Amino acid sequence: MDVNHKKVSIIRRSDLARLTGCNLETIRYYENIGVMPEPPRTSTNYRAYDDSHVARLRFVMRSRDLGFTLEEIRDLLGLGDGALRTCAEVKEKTEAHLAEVREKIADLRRVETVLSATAARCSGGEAPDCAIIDSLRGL
Amino acid sequence: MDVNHKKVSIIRRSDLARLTGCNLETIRYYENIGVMPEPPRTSTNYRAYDDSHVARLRFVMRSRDLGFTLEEIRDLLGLGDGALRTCAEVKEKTEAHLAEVREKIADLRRVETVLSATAARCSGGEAPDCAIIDSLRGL
DNA sequence: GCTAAGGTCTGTAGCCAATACAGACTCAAG
DNA sequence: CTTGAGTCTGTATTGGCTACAGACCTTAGC
Repeated sequence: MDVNHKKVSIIRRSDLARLTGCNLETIRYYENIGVMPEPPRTSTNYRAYDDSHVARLRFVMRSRDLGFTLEEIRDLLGLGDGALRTCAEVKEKTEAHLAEVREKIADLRRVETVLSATAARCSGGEAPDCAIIDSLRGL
Repeated sequence: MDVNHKKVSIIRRSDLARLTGCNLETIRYYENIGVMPEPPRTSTNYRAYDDSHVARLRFVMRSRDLGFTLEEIRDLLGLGDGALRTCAEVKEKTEAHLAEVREKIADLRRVETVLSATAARCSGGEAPDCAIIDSLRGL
């Protein structure tokens, strides 16, 4: 068996980007801030990733999609000062985040209401006078 | 009539902050980027605002609350390259922004669904094993 | 073997929308 | 006349990236 047969299929940075949909430069950024681990290097200093990096980056991206900050993601991963060690801690964090998301939705719904009411009041004419501008002015 | 009687009640930066609820430093920032005009100065170089600045800053803050970017606010104010000159242009901009807000709400609702389903699946026990972490991993 | 085009490496700068801070100046009360 | 508060300026920091320059490395074709 060729011990080195895996070496021919090393995952390079561009591969990792392609496999995860993550931007190339963002990967390096995540390594710098400790959200992704520093991968081993080839003899010529190229990053050499493996499947674990693919999984980890997918975890990070999924969490980002759900609106977790990178700080929170570090905690979810059990890294850093605020590392979440038990399931209960993770659940608490998730529920707190869920509450924030719900607040943001409520905020945006208020915004939606104001914006649509404002737009409806507008004549849409060619004149510079505008009901929208007036309502932003608080008139 | 005392021509100068208004000079004794000049609006200073801290007053403007108090009157609008805007952060003190943010006012200077808005002046730097051209969203607020440079006010006249006293003989000792203090900014001297008047009612027009209060109204303008309220306009800016209200627009920010509604999620417009500072770039867009410059346009709403009729400043800069993309100045909106007619009511129709303002209406178009507002409706485009409204569409973005609605998309953001839809995104967050999806996030809410995933998060609450995920949290519900979690035992909340003291063990490090966690259904939330597993689902973020994509298992 | 050589060359040209592409990939990768590093550090650094820029983006938005603020916020914070240091060090110099000024103002108002006692 | 001192003391504390307010103001002035420029600059640094935040978060989450993205972009770029200039040096290296790799690969395909000749």
